[in-house]
Amino acid sequence: MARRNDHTREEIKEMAISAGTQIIEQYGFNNFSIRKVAKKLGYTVGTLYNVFENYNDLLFHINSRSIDNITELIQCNISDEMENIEALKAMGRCYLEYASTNFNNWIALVEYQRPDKDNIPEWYQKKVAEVFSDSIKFIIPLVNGDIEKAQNVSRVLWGAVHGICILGLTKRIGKDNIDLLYKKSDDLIENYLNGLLKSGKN
Amino acid sequence: MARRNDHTREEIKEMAISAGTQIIEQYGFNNFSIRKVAKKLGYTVGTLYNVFENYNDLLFHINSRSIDNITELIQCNISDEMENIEALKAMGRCYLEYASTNFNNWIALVEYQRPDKDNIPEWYQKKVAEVFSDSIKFIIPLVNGDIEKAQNVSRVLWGAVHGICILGLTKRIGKDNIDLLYKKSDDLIENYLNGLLKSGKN
DNA sequence: ACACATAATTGAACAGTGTTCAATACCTAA
DNA sequence: TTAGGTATTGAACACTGTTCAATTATGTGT
Repeated sequence: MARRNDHTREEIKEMAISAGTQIIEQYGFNNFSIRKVAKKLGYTVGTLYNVFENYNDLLFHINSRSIDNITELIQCNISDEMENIEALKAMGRCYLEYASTNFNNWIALVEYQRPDKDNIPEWYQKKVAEVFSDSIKFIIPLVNGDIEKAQNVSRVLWGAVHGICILGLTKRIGKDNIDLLYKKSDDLIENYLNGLLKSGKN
Repeated sequence: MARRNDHTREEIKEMAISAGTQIIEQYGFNNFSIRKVAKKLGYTVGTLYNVFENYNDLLFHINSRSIDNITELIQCNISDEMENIEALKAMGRCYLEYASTNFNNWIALVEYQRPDKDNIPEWYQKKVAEVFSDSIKFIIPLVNGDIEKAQNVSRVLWGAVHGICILGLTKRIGKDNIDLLYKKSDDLIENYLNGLLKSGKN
């Protein structure tokens, strides 16, 4: 029996998130279970239920960490000085790069069947929204300062990049290599925004 | 015990696909299981394993039916006489309509964790590819007959529409109503293709 | 130092899952 | 009528998430 003061609640939480992330990374999301996380920690499943609400709660925390990594990757590759469309293209590429090099964790993030009953926690929704809002400042100048339109464009863009990513990586038809993915994403962002710019000038 | 000649292999197959589709539709993909399908048929799980290879095989057949429905919807709403961009927008709307009105079945189609080991059967991949190829004839005229480019554009477009659909319907941030979805999809297709057209003329 | 209360940890239990396979029940052809 | 073959069964297995009484370790008060 692990002793009571070996780890605080917060430490166990941290360890579980980290161990879970590793299990997904190594063995795939299909081979992830809350029991395996417990085993990896040297604790029993009951302890995890003392720290997390349930399976979903644990997974939300793991996925939240993935979002952090994506956000960080974006922040390392974008600066306010960049030209708007170039910045948005770079953001898209960051997402594709994360998905490609962290495939299993990305799968857990995007292809997880949430149970119908319990809703997505607010703190998690907020975190997702932040990824979107980071892109808005580059879009606003392209739509004459119309913030509502910028929000819509932001969601269209992210949806599109995400969709290209899914189609490219989940081998429903055939896997793309990362360079082809970049090309498709760039192509989409560039042409969509150019089309948008020119339509606005009519 | 169901009698041996009550139903042929093919009949059982058909019944299982139909029953499975209904279970998913009614109770959601989370509440779907091969055992429940068997129960609904009045057979035992063993019988289903005599007809289908395994759980995935059954689900591939169910999802294949969903693809058929999408294809049919598209074919009912598109004609060769339509203007290219209008036709592509209409195809996008068909997909969104299917996803919206058959949410649970659409979820089973797109958010299913395939096991890593066994691959997607060829007949299924072919069926997915057909959805894409239907759109290509409307794209070829827009890219000066460049077939390879048309294929890439097709995948970009479908990926983008699919991504917009996911973002709009799976409440990761907040659900869109169907009209807003249509608008986003139209917006994307229209502007992306216009951008593509104009860049080609430079 | 000892007893008590508190809280962390356990592990068995439950209902469910996909999957396998020997045994059984059935149908058909001889 | 009987024998052969096969469709069908249902128990068994190893998992899953989840719950919760029992156990154990701890900090506190005396």
